[in-house]
Amino acid sequence: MGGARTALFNWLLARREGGTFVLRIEDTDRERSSDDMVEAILDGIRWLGLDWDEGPYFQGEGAERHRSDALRLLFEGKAFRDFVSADELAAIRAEDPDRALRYPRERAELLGSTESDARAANGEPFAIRFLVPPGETAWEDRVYGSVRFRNEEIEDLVILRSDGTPTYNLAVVSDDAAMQITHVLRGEDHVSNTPKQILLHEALGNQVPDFGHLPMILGPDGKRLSKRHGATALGEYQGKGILPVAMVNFLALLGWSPGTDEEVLTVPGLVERFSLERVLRKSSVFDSTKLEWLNGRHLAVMPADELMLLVMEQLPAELRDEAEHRDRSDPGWVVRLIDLLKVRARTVGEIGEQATPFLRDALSYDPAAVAKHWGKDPTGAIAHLRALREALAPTEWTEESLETGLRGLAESLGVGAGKLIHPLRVALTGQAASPGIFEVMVLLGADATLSRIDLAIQIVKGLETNVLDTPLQRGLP
RNA sequence: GCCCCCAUCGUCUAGCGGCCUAGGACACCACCCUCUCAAGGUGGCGGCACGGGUUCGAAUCCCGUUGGGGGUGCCA
Repeated sequence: MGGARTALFNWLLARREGGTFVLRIEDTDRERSSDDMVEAILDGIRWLGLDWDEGPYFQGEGAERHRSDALRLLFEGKAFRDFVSADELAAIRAEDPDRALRYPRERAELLGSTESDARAANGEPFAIRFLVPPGETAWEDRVYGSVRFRNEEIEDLVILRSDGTPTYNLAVVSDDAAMQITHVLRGEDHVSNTPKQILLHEALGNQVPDFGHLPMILGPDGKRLSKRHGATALGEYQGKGILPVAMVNFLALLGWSPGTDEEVLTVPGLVERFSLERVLRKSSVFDSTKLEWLNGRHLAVMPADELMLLVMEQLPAELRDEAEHRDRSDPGWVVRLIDLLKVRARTVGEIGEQATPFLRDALSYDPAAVAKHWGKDPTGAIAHLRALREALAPTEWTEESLETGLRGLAESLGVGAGKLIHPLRVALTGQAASPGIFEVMVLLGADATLSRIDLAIQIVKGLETNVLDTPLQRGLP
């Protein structure tokens, strides 16, 4: 999620300022990156709609260039060979962190260049460390403002491992120069890498890019967002039916705000308003409830036909077939269904769930709804359902005339319309809540409506004879 | 341990010395609308971490305390 936010801000900056968004996969760590992980990253970025102008480049492919940069620094005396084993240094570090900081350098100085050359020629393994110069390293961070580090606090970082592979900090510097990167926007966890990279750029004679650091995203417990917090990867939200535009909108609002009360923003709206100056330095908590609310807002304004494919994806195969079938015989039917449901759903997944009663004749009746609207007065419910069936059967099947018919019936029976509507809703959807009852009837059509009422009458009869016996237990649909 | 950063309602945030008896949004509660559920409308609950300064005047500036985060790798 943090990576997605970083990608988004980079993209927003590039689009806002007419820049070039370059995608580079930093896979310098041999063991810890796989094709699957790369695909997941690419999929996520694509899903969000963050189109890149260059790349994807893979850092691993530049290893030769990285290596020659490291060697150059070594020959120029800006780096040195380190024959100290990683284990030995680690032991010192555990005991005395201050001593460990300059230990490799001191050992190298003690060794002397002649001896160092000899041991290297002898095939002894060594790492190459950058010789951090004295002084101070400062930069004007695009988010943090002016930042400075005393070089004496920066260790002589390894730039080439003893196995000859480059490390991240060297690779980044080498690549940024090679790709003419002008702006580096990344997580706050990289601030302490920045002086190292600036120093390397200067040693290599590169133009130093602008840096900006983004605050972290935390879980609800205030700890860094991780797997423990449930859904933390984009794919999981995609699966639930969160819209990319909602995710982008939400992520943009984490650590940034337009400075106005506007919250529901489109992607072009975000591009138009985005600026680094308004990025906060404070980490923020990922609140998935607000994400879902935002998604609901975007859902509500999205045309139903654009939602159709997404809803279809959320449906089980059987229901999807049914939906396709209905739509073929009655073009636009699915769009009308989605139009009815989208305003009461927060995710596309919820639309799918709510669509079920419309796509499957075998309803599953919600026990609470049955108890409330049928069970309390089975005899009355039967009478009402029968009356409704008779009154509605000959009616012209439009919302208007169905409403006239039903309200007329209620009046002639001397009951409130709700007395008819509630049992009817259970009969038609199995639920206590649904879209407007007349819209439901029109969408279902006369045949399905009437047969569902018939079936309901049979079920309620069962309730009448034995109120303790639920229809589900008796094997009724 | 050492270095760096941060600190406004539970959460996301507006605020950049007087416009603030601190504004908006999510969540929560109530009411309205209403055939239910949503949506929408109205209202409510709720916050400047603490202590010192500076100033005629501090949420806003300075210092300290506390709390949180990041870094401290032959990880990225």
